[in-house]
Amino acid sequence: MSGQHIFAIQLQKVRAAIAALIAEGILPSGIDQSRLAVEPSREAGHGDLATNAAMVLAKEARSKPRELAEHIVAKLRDDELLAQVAVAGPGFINLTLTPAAWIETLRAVLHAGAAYGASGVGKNTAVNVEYVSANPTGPMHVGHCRGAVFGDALATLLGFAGFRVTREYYINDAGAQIDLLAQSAFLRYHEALGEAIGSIPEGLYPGGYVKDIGTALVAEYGRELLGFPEDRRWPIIRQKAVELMMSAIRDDLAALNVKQDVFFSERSLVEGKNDLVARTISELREQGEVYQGRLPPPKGVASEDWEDREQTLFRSTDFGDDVDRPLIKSDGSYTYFASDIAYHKNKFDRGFRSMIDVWGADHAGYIKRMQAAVKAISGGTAELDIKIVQLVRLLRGGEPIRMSKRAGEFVTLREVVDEVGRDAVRFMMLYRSNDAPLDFDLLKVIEQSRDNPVFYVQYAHARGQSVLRNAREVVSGLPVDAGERAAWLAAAPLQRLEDAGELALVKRLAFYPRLVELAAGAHEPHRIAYYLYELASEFHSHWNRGKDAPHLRFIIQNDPEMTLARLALVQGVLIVLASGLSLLGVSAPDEMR
RNA sequence: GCACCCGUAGCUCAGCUGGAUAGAGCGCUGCCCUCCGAAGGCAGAGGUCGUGAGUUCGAAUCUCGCCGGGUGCGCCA
Repeated sequence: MSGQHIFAIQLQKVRAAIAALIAEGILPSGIDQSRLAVEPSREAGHGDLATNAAMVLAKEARSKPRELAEHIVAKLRDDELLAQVAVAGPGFINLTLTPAAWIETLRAVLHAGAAYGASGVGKNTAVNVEYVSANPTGPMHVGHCRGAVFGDALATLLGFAGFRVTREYYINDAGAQIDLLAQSAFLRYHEALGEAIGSIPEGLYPGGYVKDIGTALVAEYGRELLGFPEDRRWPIIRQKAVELMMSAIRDDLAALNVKQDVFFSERSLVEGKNDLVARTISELREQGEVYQGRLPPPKGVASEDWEDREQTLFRSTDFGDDVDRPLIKSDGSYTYFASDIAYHKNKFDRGFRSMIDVWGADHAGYIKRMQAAVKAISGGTAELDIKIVQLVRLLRGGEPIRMSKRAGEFVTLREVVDEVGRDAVRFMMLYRSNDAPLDFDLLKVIEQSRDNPVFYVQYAHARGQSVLRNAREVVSGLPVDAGERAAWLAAAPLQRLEDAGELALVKRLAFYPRLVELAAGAHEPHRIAYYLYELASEFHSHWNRGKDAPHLRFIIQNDPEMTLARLALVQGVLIVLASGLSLLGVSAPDEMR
């Protein structure tokens, strides 16, 4: 467990110093320490770490920040891991660690191996992450990529940070779109039986993949379905269609290395004796959150078919939404929102108090009502965070790729993965905040150069592995297995690492556990991607210094001890690169071909 | 009309939940291959963080108002 990383250790010392000052009466007891932080210094001249302690506490302590800082510093001075402690600026306390402290950090990285950076902040809290949830009416298209990769990486990240994660997919198998799919499939069933069907009518699904459902139905039922009464025929077709579509979607997800634990059927909410949607609505009605009423027509949109009518509404305005939301359609069936409330109620009943939904940009308008609903069904005890992934613009060599949804011409997820590989897709989808729109250029992401971050980071890993391979000629007994090798190298004379560039790399490795906690806490996996790019950059840079300054190379022919120490550093970098890449679901290659 | 997202270098974007002199890539200028992978590296130029106020020791970051761009707006999913 790694709560014991360098920042946490120093923070504890600062807290201890504050406790001592409270005991001495210099600080009032019960002073608010919630904003206290130990952070890496942003400037090289400001030491390694800095704490804002004096500035945060000064007001309540009624003293000047710099004076208070001196008091704290006095308590920290005799720490053997601290080379220097200084007050600076408006009252920062800058901490400079001894080289020995950093050496120990590297040793800890090597001992921890693949577990380095794993955290317990999640305290094994159950979190439900719902993502993809693409309609089972066709294969996944490129627009689904981003949410899928984002949700998958976020789930992995949360798991690494000590949460108990359930990855979930909500199958929209109950709406009108499934009826349309079934009708489309029935048409193709006729076709598969040899009948001429002409062109596909407007509104039905024209895609060629529907043919497969038709032929599958023929294979299973022959001509039998034609004679079935409708109430028997349609459920069969619907079920078969959803089954085949979901199977295709699972294959697509596998191609992208996206994993899910639970596939939850919308239909299952209302099937059988228990209509969970009805039950949820009546519970909300008992709470006074559901009523019969009228909504004002939306302004600014020309809606000619607006018809004022009384309907069943959820009082989402009680929980911060802009207007109340309908739960039952004019034909008596549930709205999608009603099903969704019941679905989240189901998650709540399964014990989840922390839920994350990953949605596409076009659903942003639904955030407030869904969060309102979760507050209502949980009595305010559950939290729902909704992450919106913005649109991806698909390019080829700078030219936008045109897609027409109406004509059914869309680029499928599979086509993209087949063309550029899953690593490129995954990394690029994560190399951007989810809030920012993204240009994805099919030619650029397979370029082997620095402006392709995927390649750049993977190359750093391959380069490190290459160094270890080459080192076998100088160092005898270097284990091939990564885990064994790390443990073996932990015993190297690490104190030989004295160069500033080497220590800078160690410092960056030391930040990784904290990064994991920050990124997990903020639900922002893209921070991992950026960090990896920076680490790779620093590694490439240091590697290159060995050109002009041969004594800085990792492998020193006549100095096996120095070589060992530096190999340990390379191994540490590799551990973190591989760990970060695995959080993103991207491979860490041993060589690039 | 309302809500949400965005506005940071010429371009594409980071900015570690309020910290010290705002960063990276591309592009531009000039360098570095007898040498662990040049598939790379070094240096330079380039900024009123859209704008105006407010909050405080301190704001790109928080609040409010404007300006500009995007998305959505009863019963579609």
